[in-house]
Amino acid sequence: MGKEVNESALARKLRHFLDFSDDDVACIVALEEQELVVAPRTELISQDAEGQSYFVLLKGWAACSKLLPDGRQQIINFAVPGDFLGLRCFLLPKADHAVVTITEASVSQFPQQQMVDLIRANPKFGAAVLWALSFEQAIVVDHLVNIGRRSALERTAHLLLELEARLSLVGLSADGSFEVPVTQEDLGDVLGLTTVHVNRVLRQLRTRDLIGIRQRRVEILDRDGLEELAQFAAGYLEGEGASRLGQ
Amino acid sequence: MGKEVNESALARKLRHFLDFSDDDVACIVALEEQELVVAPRTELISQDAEGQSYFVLLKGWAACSKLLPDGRQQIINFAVPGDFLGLRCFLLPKADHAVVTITEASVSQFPQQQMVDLIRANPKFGAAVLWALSFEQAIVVDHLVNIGRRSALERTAHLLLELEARLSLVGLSADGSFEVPVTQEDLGDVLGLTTVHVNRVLRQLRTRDLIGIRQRRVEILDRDGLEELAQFAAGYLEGEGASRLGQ
DNA sequence: CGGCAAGTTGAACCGCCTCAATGACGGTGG
DNA sequence: CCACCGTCATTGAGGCGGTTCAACTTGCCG
Repeated sequence: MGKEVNESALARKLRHFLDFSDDDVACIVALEEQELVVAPRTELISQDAEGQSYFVLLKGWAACSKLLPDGRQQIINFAVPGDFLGLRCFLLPKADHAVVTITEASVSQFPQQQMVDLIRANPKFGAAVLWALSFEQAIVVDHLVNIGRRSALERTAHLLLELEARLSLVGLSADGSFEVPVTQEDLGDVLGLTTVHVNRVLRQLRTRDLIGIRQRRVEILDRDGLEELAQFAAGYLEGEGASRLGQ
Repeated sequence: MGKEVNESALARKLRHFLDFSDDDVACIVALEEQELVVAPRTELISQDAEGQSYFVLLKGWAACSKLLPDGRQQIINFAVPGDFLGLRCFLLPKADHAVVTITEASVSQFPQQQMVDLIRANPKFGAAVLWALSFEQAIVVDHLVNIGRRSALERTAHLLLELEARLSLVGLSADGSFEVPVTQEDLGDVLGLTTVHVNRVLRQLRTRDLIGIRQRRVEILDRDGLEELAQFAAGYLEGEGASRLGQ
């Protein structure tokens, strides 16, 4: 195949879990045709919006978040290259969350109908979309456990390991070193912590020589130590799930 | 139609959101054929199990939970009559969470293939399944926001309102009065709180005359007050989402 | 060099947890 | 019928993790 180098992040991710032919990859290429560069902090999908858009995130990071009436906000999940945006609300009458870019980002917008058509034409692509949905949901559930039952330190360690794993899938992490281009406030919003406390927790992880941070690049120095601290066990990373669906 | 009285909870729920013919309902009846009564605290689906089962919950309550290696546990979601069990892991290689009955319960088990066949034969039923999946996910996301950004009091109020809304859909709540057959420990596990604190919070809600509790029956006394406290806004309850899928 | 966003640090406070004891209830066996 | 459990609910006292408020520093960009 020999196009791994410049292959889209989404295709790269799916290949880890599904047996994908060139035909199947063509579906993805079709979705990614409309490349569009957007500024940081651009709202791609608005909470409570009715006619929604769908995107593939090609470059940069975004946040799926929910805003409370009084201004508090919880980030549900960071989106990284290769993730769909808005797909979670495919069937809901309106988006239950917002999607905002964090960095400058490159996205491809596509109409709902296009995805429906592609799925109809190629069932294996349908399975891939369903798989992506399940994968994302598994991550959200992990966040729920994280916030509900782990201390700030464990929680933060867990998030870093999760991000490293996800970025690895799309070739954005090498040797445990990867960019995390978000502010500490963003980290607080995803971890259910204050900015101030995120700062202290990160320092503690550094002091323990578990990670290194320089300019928003994180380096995992002691993976075993970190995984033990976080009780990290991401079952969703194990492969070949959707192949069961057949045809 | 005239069979509303004894109609299955699942069919009843779906009718709120989708236009359902008798043919469509037949799919549901087919899934619910194998009624089976199980004792309280029966593990229906085990965490990390590979060959999973799928169920419809007909009567009683269950909990979807994730256990950490050190014994801490987080309940992702309560399942009530009309909910699918195990569907979330349809495409994952193994279940990422366990499902355990809370009360004595009546369930119907069905093989994965049966659902695949039904979806193939009746696309509208497929849309219904997808909708149910999205609905459940919206609830999980709500829990995430709840635990991440709301105080114990707000969180508990929010959960009670959510449960009332869900039970209403299947006719298990009348005038804001409904059974919540779970222990305070269960409530703690879903809310990310200790049993002790759940107790104090419930007492406070009672003291404020927002709710009444007698023998695991909850009564909403001041819905406006409760909704304001919880900043309750459940967009997923608004209807007619999946009809968009067409055919 | 000036200005703003983000990171860092300290001190005081409070929400929730921990530990521990007691009370209420239903079931069971003598 | 009552003594004896086990489970769940309730309450108190004390401690800790994370918040809050407020300053100060660092880095970046014009």
